[in-house]
Amino acid sequence: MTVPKSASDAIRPARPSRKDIVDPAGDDSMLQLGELSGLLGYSLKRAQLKVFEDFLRCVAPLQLTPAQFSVLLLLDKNPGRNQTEIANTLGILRPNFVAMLDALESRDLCARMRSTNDRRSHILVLTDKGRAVLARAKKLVATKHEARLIEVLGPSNHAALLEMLAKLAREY
Amino acid sequence: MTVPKSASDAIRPARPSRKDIVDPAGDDSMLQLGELSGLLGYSLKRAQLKVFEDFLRCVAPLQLTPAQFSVLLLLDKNPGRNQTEIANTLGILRPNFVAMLDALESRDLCARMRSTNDRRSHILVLTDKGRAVLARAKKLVATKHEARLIEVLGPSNHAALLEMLAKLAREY
DNA sequence: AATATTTGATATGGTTCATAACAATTATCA
DNA sequence: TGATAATTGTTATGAACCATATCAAATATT
Repeated sequence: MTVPKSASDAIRPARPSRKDIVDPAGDDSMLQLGELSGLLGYSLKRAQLKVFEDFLRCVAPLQLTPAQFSVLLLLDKNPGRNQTEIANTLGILRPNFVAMLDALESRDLCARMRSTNDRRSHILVLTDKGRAVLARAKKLVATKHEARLIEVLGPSNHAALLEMLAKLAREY
Repeated sequence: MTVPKSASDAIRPARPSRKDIVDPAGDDSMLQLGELSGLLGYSLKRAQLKVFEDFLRCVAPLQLTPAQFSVLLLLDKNPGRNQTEIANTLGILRPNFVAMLDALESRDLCARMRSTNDRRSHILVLTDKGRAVLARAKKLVATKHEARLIEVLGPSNHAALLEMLAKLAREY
């Protein structure tokens, strides 16, 4: 299940430094994962970290985190909504959403507008700059990030994976 | 870590309060996810949170987090290893692993023993109690947690999902 | 009108994650 | 051999994330 011993071991010049008789990657020294590799939660977490890492790399020129990108996407798709609505659908608690919005607003990517109907709530809107950054981010994500994932998994597997994850997130 | 909402909600009688004409889940008011649902990272994170949530529920009698469970599993499968080795294979930074071990050791689930070869390192061992707790945890995870996942996804899908996640975690 | 609820916000504490630094020990190598 | 470098566990520390209680203003409910 681990990395198969490549044939490069055969040609490797004898340089026994430590106990590195076998050490394929920069990992540690070949521990047995055991039942850990069959634990869905474990694999999910590891995969998620890798995917987020790649996302950050791909979208680094725009300085957007996955969470920020998801906010911009949602604002674009759902105009006229307030903070509570956006935060809720993203699973972000309202108190924690305040600082997130402050950051986006300070970069002039979105703005809070007092609603005329309900003067408690803030209607969230993308600024022109916000729309421009989102467009560029979408392109980066599609061509660099998702493209890579699809290439690694294969298109049909990628779709199946999405379907299963959605089902997991849906049914408890 | 608080008490999860009990299943008493299940018997909740129809109490239409607001504009809940249509609202499948306890969500918000039907926002459009848009391209968000096609973002693998987003779905991964949401699914991972749900799965961990369920793990905590299932193994609650033993008061074990997913991370703690993974440490016990690894200690059982790999005797004679030190802190650095265990931490590395789990992707935990050594400084952060110290407190984790303190917690497990204070509960008498594992112990640090000074190595005779290298008096810097601590050889980690499961205690008898640790082995007993691990055995019970394994049973709970298998019969409650994973069983549920397999039931939701179907056995072959579950296997395919694991395979894809492992591949993702492997190839950058 | 009196009371309750909602909205955005602040304060706060917990948990996770990452980095620098340190003492003790061991490895390297000039 | 002895000087220097590297490793191990540890502490300290700060950033980022997550959760709860509470508040004033505004609105809804009765």
